[in-house]
This record gives sequence, C-alpha cells and structure tokens, in this order.
Amino acid sequence: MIHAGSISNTDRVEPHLLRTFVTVAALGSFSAAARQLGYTQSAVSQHIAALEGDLGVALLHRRPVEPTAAGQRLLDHAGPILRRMEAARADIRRAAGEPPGKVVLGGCPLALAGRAARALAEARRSLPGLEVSVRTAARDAVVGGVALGEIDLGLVDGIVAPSDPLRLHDADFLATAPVAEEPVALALPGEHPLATRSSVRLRDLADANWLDAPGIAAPLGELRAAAGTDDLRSALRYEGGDTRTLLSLVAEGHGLLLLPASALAGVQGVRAVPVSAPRLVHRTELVHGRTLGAAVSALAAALTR
Amino acid sequence: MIHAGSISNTDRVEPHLLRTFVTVAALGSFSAAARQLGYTQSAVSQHIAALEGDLGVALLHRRPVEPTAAGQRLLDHAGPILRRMEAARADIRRAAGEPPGKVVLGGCPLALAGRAARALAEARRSLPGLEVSVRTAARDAVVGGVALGEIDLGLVDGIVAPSDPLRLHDADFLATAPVAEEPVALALPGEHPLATRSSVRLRDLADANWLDAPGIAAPLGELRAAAGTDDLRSALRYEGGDTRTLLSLVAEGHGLLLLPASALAGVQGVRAVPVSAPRLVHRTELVHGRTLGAAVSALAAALTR
DNA sequence: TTATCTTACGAGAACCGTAATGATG
DNA sequence: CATCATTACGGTTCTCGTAAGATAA
Repeated sequence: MIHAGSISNTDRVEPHLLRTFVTVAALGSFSAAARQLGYTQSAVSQHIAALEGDLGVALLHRRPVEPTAAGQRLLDHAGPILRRMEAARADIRRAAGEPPGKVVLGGCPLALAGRAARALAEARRSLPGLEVSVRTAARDAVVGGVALGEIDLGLVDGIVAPSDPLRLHDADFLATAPVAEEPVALALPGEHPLATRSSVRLRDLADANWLDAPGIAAPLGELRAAAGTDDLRSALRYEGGDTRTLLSLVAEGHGLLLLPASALAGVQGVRAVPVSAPRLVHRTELVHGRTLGAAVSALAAALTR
Repeated sequence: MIHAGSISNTDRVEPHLLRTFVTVAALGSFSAAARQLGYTQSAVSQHIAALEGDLGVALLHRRPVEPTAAGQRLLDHAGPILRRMEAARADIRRAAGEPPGKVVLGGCPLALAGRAARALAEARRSLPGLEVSVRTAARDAVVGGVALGEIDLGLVDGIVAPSDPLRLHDADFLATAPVAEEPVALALPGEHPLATRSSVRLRDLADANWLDAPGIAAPLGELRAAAGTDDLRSALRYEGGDTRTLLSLVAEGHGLLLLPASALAGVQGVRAVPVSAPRLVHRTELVHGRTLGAAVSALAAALTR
C-alpha cells in the first residue's frame, strides 16, 4: 500500500503546460503551437515561462526553437505522462459506462490473420448477436488504442525467446494473455543461395541485407535484442501494413525477413528456411483493459483458447 | 516521432487533484487528508467534487469513504502518474545541475554484498577523491530512489530464467545494465530431509513451507512466475532487510528459501542444494538515470566490469 | 449530539487575450 | 522590416478558506 505521505508536491507542472511544451517542441515554434492548440502566442509563451520558472531551468533554446538538454529529458517523460492520463480517463469510462454490445478487435497483421481469424469466426458463430469491428495496425498503435479504450481487444505479436513475454511499452497497466507461439523462419527469394539449406543460424547472416518492416514484422532493433546479434543492417524499409506487398518485396530479393513459419506457407516465390539458432519463436499475445464487459470477455476467451 | 496533434485535451485532471484523491483514498477520510495535505476539509471536498464532475463518475463512496470501481481504476493510475511527474523533475535536475562529487549507491542486500562490495573497493582505490554513500533497501525502493534522483546508482536483483532481464515496475525510463548472473540454490536447515540431496526440482517442493522475504529474496509471487509453479505457500514472512537474520530463520527451520549460491557459502546451520529445474539464475542489474556525471559513470563502469 | 462531508460565498490568485515592446535574421 | 518571442495590463475565471448547512452514526 502507498503511504499517503509518500507523494509530495508535484504541483505547478500541470498537464496543459506539458501539452503546450510537447507541441512547441514538436513544431519548433511558439506561434505554430499556439495555432494548433487554439491559444494565443502570448499564452504559449506564458506556459513555457511558467514551466521554466517552476523547474528553474531553460527548457527551450529560442531561434531556432529547440529543446535544451533539460527540455529533452522533460520531453521523454511528458508523452508517457500525458498518454497515461488519457488511459486513466479511458479506464474510468470502461469501469463506469455499461459495456457496449459492439466489440473492436485490433491487431498486428500477423497476429490477426490465420489462427485468430479462425477463432474469431468460431466465436461469432457461438455469439450470434455480437457486432465486431476488426482493424490492423502496428504494435504500438494497437497497444495505444487499447490503452485509450478505442480497441477492446488487441492482438500483438513479436519475436522472442521461447516462453518469454512480449515487451510492450507503456502497457504496465494493461492485462496480457499469451495466445500462441510458433516457430520462426527466414523468408528468402526462391533463387537465393541459402534457399536450399535445411536450416540457418542468425549469426551466419550478420552481413546479409534485411528488410525492415516495423508495421508487420519485428522491428530490426527488437530482432537484434532477441537474437543477441548486434549488427543487422537494413537496406530497404517497408512502412506499410500489407503483408502481401511485403512478401512480394522478399520474393523480388529486396532483403531477408524473419516471420512466423505459417505466414510463409505456400507463398509464391518465397522460400522459408527454419532458423536453428538462437532459439526464437513468434509469439502472439492478447492485450486488454482490466475491466471487461461480457461480450468482450467471451471473445477474449475464444481467442486465447 | 509523436505528432503534436496526437495529444488531446487531458486538462482538468490536474495533479494536485490526483494527489488529494490518492490521499483521501489512502486515509479513508476527507478531513484526515486535509490535515495531512495542509488544506481545509472544504478544499478537499471541492477537489474530489471537481474530479468527479470532470470525469462524470463517482470516485468515492462516503461514510465510509472507499473508492468506487471507477475510483479504484483511477487509483491504479494516479500513483504511477504522480511518481513519474516527480521522476521528470528529478531527471531535469540531473540534466541541469552540475554533477555532484558525492555518489549515492543504493542496492538490495544480496546485490550489494560480495561482488559489488569488492568492485566498489577497487573503484574507490582508483578514484581517491570519490565520496560515496551506500544504502540497502528493497527493490522497489531502490528503483524509486533512482527515479527520484535520491540514488545515483542502484543495484537490484531477482530470480529469472537465464539471460532474462529483470522485470522492474515503473522503470521504463531508466537505463539498466546487467552486472552478474549466478546459480540459485535452495536454502535448507542442516537437518532437513532434503539437505543431503545433490539437487532438487522446484516442482517437487509444491507443498513445502517457504519463507517470504520480499525485502531480500525474490518475493514469492515473482518466484511463482519464474518457476511456472502456481502454488508456493508461505508460513512466515520476514519484512526486514538483514540477510543474517533471514538466514538464521532458515537455519531454525522456519521455511525454505531460494537464494544465490554464493550467499549461502559457509553459513552456519544452513545447507545449500542446487536447483536442477526449472533453470533459474540470480541476476543482478545496475539501474541509473540516463544522464550520468563523470564520477557516477566511472563507478558504474567499475560495477559492470 | 458529534464527527464528517457538502454547499454558499467572497477575497485573492491564476489564466489567457489584447496590445505594446523587444530581438533576430 | 518582417517574423517571432516576450512583457504589460486587465477582465474573467478558478481556487481555497470561512462559515453555515446537511447527514449519518
């Protein structure tokens, strides 16, 4: 339990000041921030002055407007703080409002296709009245959507060591449940020299060219962490969310990719080679708020079954 | 990058209102909270009314004063939000103020004794001017101290699967570095029936009596998570921070304990039996803010070497 | 009653817009 | 000199304390 006295005086760093600061830093301009936020330039100036006065440090250089070192540290905190305040609001709405009949299911492309789509079909058969929307998005967007209550159930995925949980940012306060783990495979164009191998080790691919597709596959940085390898270079970055397009980039030899084996089964022009070491799996988890309506928990149960 | 427009109107949930709410909930009384915070009862009442009005939900039952469901959700968020606001302040101080000559090293007892104490000795020999304070505390207190800038370097430990990072709460924004991993052993009184075994498996100990010593050893909940076992019962809880006392409780047969093997070497009346499965290690990590002064980084380097 | 929360009201502070001033390229 | 940030000023709103009212034990 938190002793009530443990929280001392944090006042004067009020959220609207943080919001203004974030906006000014993002736009690099007081006047542009004022326009965007519906304030006067003067008000924005006063906001920043209030923050700087309270903290006793300059947060922004002027002309050009750029964060100082201290300002950068505040920026690192301000986003998460503001997001969490909105998450609190969303959570309260969930706890207070009656649960909606309509359920929004969000997920990363690889998490949502296949297995989950099948489970969703079953669930809808057994819950005939259930109205569902489905949307795909990148992982952070899914987690953010769940945090803000825009998504009731999120399916997120990633590549980790077996039975390791996914490491989600800003999601301490959300509940997660494992859904599936499956082997990963290296995706190669059919005519690639390695395409005939029965298995490969990631360490042997240090100087290969990787495709970076953070909207669909595990971002390279995460892959480095999971693999323990430090250098995975990427020559081409795919920023969209369509798996078929991404696979055709692989087929045309734009780079290698690590994907769940099932996503590669029967894809034209792409060869899947099992990865023997390090031992990695493609893991899918369900993420949701801690207060679930009846319809949502029924669907959650179906998806984790 | 965050689009500046992505942060909408979170106003009216101001930190001082949250602080009042947390205090009222903790004390179960408006008037007690008012006394503690230096407000009038009236002001406290108005604070709560403002929050409830803004959120459109009752947050507290009155007589007796207890959080509603919605209030409980807000409580879950309020603490982390307020702590992070203080962490932001501390971080800014660190970035702005000139680095102090004095370094505060905090750590959990098991993380700090032995290896780290030795490394600290070496570091102080090679940095003669360095003034250091050392303090031990439970893990959350160490992490919190680092977050608030009261501790420059924290050494925390825990029991996890090999090469897994420790899972620290509310510490996304702190930097961590692995320091050491060593085998864990089961601590038993000398005359315990298992004391002669050459190794044990945790699953065989499901109905043993464990000592819960969250200030020193891994809390039972964490152990359950790491071991995958669901039921580890505890009959006695040690709430202090003195390792010798804890070990004497083990020697007197008050319960079993999982500790790093080195902590058990040569302890009177305590037998250490290696744990064969699941594969677990005692891991030590260094945790610190992202802006380090020269003295602090020198010490950090010595401790992670 | 008595302890406790709520409401009414008013003085002072805070906030933000208008407008004038200052700085920079 | 044009653009942009800061400062001065004042009306409006907000905040919190005093004090009176309401309510449950």
